[in-house]
Amino acid sequence: MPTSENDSPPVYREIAEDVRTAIASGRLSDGDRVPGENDLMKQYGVARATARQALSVLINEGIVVAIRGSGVYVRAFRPLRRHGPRRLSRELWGAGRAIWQADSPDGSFETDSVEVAEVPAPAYVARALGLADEAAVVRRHRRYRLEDRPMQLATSYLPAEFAAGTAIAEPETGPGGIYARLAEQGRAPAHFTEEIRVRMPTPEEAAALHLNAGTPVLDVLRTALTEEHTAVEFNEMTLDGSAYVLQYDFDA
Amino acid sequence: MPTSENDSPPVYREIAEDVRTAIASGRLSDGDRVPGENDLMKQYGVARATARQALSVLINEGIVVAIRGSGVYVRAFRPLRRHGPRRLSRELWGAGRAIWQADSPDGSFETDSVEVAEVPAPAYVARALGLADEAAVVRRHRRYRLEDRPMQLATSYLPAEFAAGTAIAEPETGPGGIYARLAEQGRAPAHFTEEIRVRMPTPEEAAALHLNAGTPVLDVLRTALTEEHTAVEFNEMTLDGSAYVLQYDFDA
DNA sequence: CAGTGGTCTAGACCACAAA
DNA sequence: TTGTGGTCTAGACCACTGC
Repeated sequence: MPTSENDSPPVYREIAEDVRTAIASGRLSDGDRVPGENDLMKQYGVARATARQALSVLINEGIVVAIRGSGVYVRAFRPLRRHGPRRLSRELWGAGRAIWQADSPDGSFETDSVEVAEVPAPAYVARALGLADEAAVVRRHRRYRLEDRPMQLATSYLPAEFAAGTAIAEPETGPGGIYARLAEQGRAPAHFTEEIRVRMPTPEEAAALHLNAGTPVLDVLRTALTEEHTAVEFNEMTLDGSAYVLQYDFDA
Repeated sequence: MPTSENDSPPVYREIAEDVRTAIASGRLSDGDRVPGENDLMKQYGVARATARQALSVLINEGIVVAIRGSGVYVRAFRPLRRHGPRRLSRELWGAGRAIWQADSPDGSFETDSVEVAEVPAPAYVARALGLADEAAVVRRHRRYRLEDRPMQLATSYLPAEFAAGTAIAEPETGPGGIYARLAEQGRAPAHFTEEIRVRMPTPEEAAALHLNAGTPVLDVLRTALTEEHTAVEFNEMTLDGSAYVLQYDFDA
């Protein structure tokens, strides 16, 4: 008698599934209000904690957002396209535009909270740049915003050997950005390698990027190399996963 | 008197933060047991629901996993490297190896639950392949495993016009896989474009990939084009975000 | 069998949003 | 002011792990 009544999913999952299919089927769409805690309690005859647990599933999946005092709403996904190879082409920074402007449809990216410092290289940075551990590097940290929405955090590391004391170590790097400055030194980046990981954000990142619960971030680690394959920059970027689509084109 | 005691974070967040820093500082490392519900209740003098809420934060961040009847443990991250351009080079499938073998350090990938069918193309597939809406396509779905761990789901679409009735529409496509078959037809893939998105998995994907809570997935949408820029395959892949690092190399 | 995490109830007080 | 979501307590029963 005892245990043959097994494997029926818990109530809160079934409630979540009902709401999820209502969204997937289009019965509820972007920005629509979904049944709140009180609605679910009445409709399913469950306690408040159970209704909340059902909603928390959907919130952690990133498909709805809760707004205190107002309700729970279907979340939209309207990403920006970040084109790998094209955006780093010489034409862009050769013409006096900073590379990140290639992301933006209308060039309205803004940069924010810039911090420049000379520091000893962390181990993974030293490895990427081919330097000795703790070798001096210039670190540039900044945040990018588009129409007041924070989109990306970025931290660049360049060997202090050639970056210290130049415009690269200034908050404002001048037309074309650091790549143009490198080119003037005869260290123009010619090859790039990007490494992409996914994870959930730390609380600090969630705050800095204004992320909703259930939004993963993309880590993009880029190493820029000269024609002679000397590493000249290591850039560690953290992107709002709900804001970006990455694109890479290549040949067989 | 009333409200000047504001903005202190809720208890459950502070507990979560304590555990998080214990992990970040290295006091707790991969696979270590972290304080469980009962431990936290005693240490912080909170109710069980509060201790659980603190743990649920960390679980949804993907940094710990809960094992029923046992405890809560620090989660490891040991990803596979998936190298974009290199893995699709002609050498690989020209030599009779399927491309996904490039992912695997020792070639021990296995394929699973293969489904082949001829279906009308969904709108986004038709667009990617340059076909009319609802045009007939061959759909190939499969799951990839490495040492019994499911790593990736993939669904390929090829125009039925040249794929139907060939080995491409069979579960076993022969040496070199579908790309070798395409090459024999004079439709060898020469250009690729990959589009990458991140999101939290659906419950079905979480089950199929054996994902822990708090693990995002990577969607990789690849279009393969011939030398003449005719689209011959559209491949929709869903990767376990905790299992992969993607790498792309390109030139300025 | 004792201990763990998983689910669920029935309350409580709070901060915030919208009417 | 009413209703919403956010936090928290104090219980309960269950399924599973590991000794």
